[in-house]
Amino acid sequence: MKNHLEALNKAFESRVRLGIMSLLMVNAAMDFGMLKEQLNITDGNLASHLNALDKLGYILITKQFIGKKPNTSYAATDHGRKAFSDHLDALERFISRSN
Amino acid sequence: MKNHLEALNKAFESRVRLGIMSLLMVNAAMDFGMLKEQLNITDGNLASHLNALDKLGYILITKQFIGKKPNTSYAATDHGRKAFSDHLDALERFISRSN
DNA sequence: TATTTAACTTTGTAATTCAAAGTACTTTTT
DNA sequence: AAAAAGTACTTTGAATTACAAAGTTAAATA
Repeated sequence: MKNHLEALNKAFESRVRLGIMSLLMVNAAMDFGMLKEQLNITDGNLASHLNALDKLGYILITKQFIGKKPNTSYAATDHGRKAFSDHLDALERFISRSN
Repeated sequence: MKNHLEALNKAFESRVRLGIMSLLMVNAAMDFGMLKEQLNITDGNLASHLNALDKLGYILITKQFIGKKPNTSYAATDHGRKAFSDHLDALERFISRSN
């Protein structure tokens, strides 16, 4: 495919992963429950998208206990921030050529 | 899913359909061969994406003969232009909140 | 002891994407 | 006239992706 369309990152073609990453760009960290609430998807679905981002090295997963409750929190890695920001740049370039 | 992420059009989550529509926004019409060359995909694949866009009423298909050769050309409908432009607007809004 | 909560994992299904092969119709070449 | 080639598909089949629902684990609470 010609154009600058190739610069788009396949990982962010999914609405859910786009949503997760944009939340993690703005918030230093978010836990499973917060993400689930914001994205309004099932926990299994959320877990699998988080797993996909983790495999790409885009997020860092931290498991801990807060008080007596288990808590897993997610943060964007530098690598993930770079990838996401590159993707947004590619989208911007794409948009500006398209109108 | 919260945010303005819902405003993204599912039809344009595919790189190929994004490419087709952006070509048809810029060029009043393109034929099968031109699209195939620009997008660099197999003809079956192209045909099926064109079919998807047609089913949504986003493109207009015109079959004719040019000289002795069959020629099918594709153009964006008003409805398609609106949908695509709305999608780009949603992307722009999304981007501006994300950095 | 039974139930609840958090965060998964597993299972199974449906949808999506794609390449490759096949088809229909016509034209060009042999 | 028969064979080959070109255009634009359609069909087939395989691989990938996405998702919901149910099951799992471990600790906490009733």
